[in-house]
Amino acid sequence: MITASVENYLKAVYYLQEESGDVSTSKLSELLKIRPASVTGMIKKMAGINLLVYQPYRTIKLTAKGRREALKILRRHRLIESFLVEIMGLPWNRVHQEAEKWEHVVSDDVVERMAQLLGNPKHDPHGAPIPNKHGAVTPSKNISLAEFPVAVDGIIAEVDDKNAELLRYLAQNGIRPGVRLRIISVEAAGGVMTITVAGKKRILSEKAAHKVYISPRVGKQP
Amino acid sequence: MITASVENYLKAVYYLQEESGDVSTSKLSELLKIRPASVTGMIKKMAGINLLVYQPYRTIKLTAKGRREALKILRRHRLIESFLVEIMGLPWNRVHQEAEKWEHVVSDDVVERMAQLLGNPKHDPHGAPIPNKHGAVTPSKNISLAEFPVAVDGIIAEVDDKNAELLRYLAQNGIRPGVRLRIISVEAAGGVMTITVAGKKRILSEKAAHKVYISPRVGKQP
DNA sequence: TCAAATGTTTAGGTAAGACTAACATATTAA
DNA sequence: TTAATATGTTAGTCTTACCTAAACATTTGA
Ligand SMILES: [Mn+2]
Ligand SMILES: [Mn+2]
Ligand SMILES: [Mn+2]
Ligand SMILES: [Mn+2]
Repeated sequence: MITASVENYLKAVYYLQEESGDVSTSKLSELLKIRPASVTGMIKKMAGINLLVYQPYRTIKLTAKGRREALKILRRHRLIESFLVEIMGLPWNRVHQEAEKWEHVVSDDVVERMAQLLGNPKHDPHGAPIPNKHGAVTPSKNISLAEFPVAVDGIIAEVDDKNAELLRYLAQNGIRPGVRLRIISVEAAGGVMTITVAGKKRILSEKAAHKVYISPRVGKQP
Repeated sequence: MITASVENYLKAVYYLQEESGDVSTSKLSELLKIRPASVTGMIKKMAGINLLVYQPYRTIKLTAKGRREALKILRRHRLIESFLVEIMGLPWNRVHQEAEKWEHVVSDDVVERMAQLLGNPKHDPHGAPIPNKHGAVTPSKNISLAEFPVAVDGIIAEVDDKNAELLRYLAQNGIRPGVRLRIISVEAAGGVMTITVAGKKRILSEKAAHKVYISPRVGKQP
């Protein structure tokens, strides 16, 4: 059976697969904060119900079914976040935790009703792409702000949604998807950078910069 | 801890307490479709966390805390149903099952946000009263249509929401809270009654009549 | 080639809740 | 006032769905 726990593993496997290509027990263990031995157990269970293929000591890979299920949950999660922000008016730093719970209980057709009410959005409130009904996504090839060149205009594409505190801070400073941004200077020693966002100067930590992603299309308009 | 299961027991205890005054193991067992021995076990657990008081072989009664929690879940459930109908446009025969799942995961403040969006409704889509934020409810003293006198006008106050099939049927025949109704005749032998709803003649089974409730204020306006 | 890193197996634990069968108490009807 | 019936509890198990530490196995890469 696909329990809430299995759904969370699916999301994690999918995430790592996108991120780095190969998915390992230790990476899953670290991401999910679950001991490697437990991860192996769950992986075997999931292989048993055809969600992934796996050979001991070797790779972990989602099957077609597993990928479909993973994208389904991702779709739910992101649509729910969008719904909570757009329809219910919740702040964007509150919705990730709430969606983390809702995604395991909302019925398929209610999720689709949300999509309809929202006009089938392509991105969630943090800029992450929402897979379509058939499980197709355009994986975002964004560049982390921490790796972005200095003195080049960029458009914020996405921000990490896991840390509510950081999100609150980013919102306060106008750092959100769609906004133009430029790095003025990087003080590597101090671990901070100076940027301009919508014309205003801001200081951002190295750590925060890792959670902000810039669209790959180099925005060179004035 | 108040698990989903405990929440469901709380609702059941509250329901029986309202219904008939005394709550027993066997009644809970029947209502929840759980064996008496299991019910006793859960009751003891719930007594242990102060949700109810209980003496072996004697009565089961909610404590103040238990009543508060029960009303809180009832509020959630009914607000969620209202939300699903009013804001999301789901049919009223679909929302009970969905709310049964949501009620265990939606955060307090998101529920209150729903209430706000709905304008703090007093009744859910099936006519059941919604407890207020502080746990106050006006228990409805409605009369089952099965016990309602013949040839007297009545206003439908509430319909049972558990049976999706029946709800669909009732909706199709215009039988919903707020509508005026009158029993024309009762064919007790056949187990059916003839009624008029919004001017139209309808046949209703005895069984269905038990699930429809009429407002106690005798409506005698033309 | 062999130590370190990584992954798996084994054996066991927990939490939450359900069940049957045997027993205990209460209720009711003689 | 009994005794049969109904109702409720206890004891002992079971299930599901995880998770864990420790010991063992395999891979990897210096
Ligand atoms: Mn999220
Ligand atoms: Mn989740
Ligand atoms: Mn309901
Ligand atoms: Mn429920």
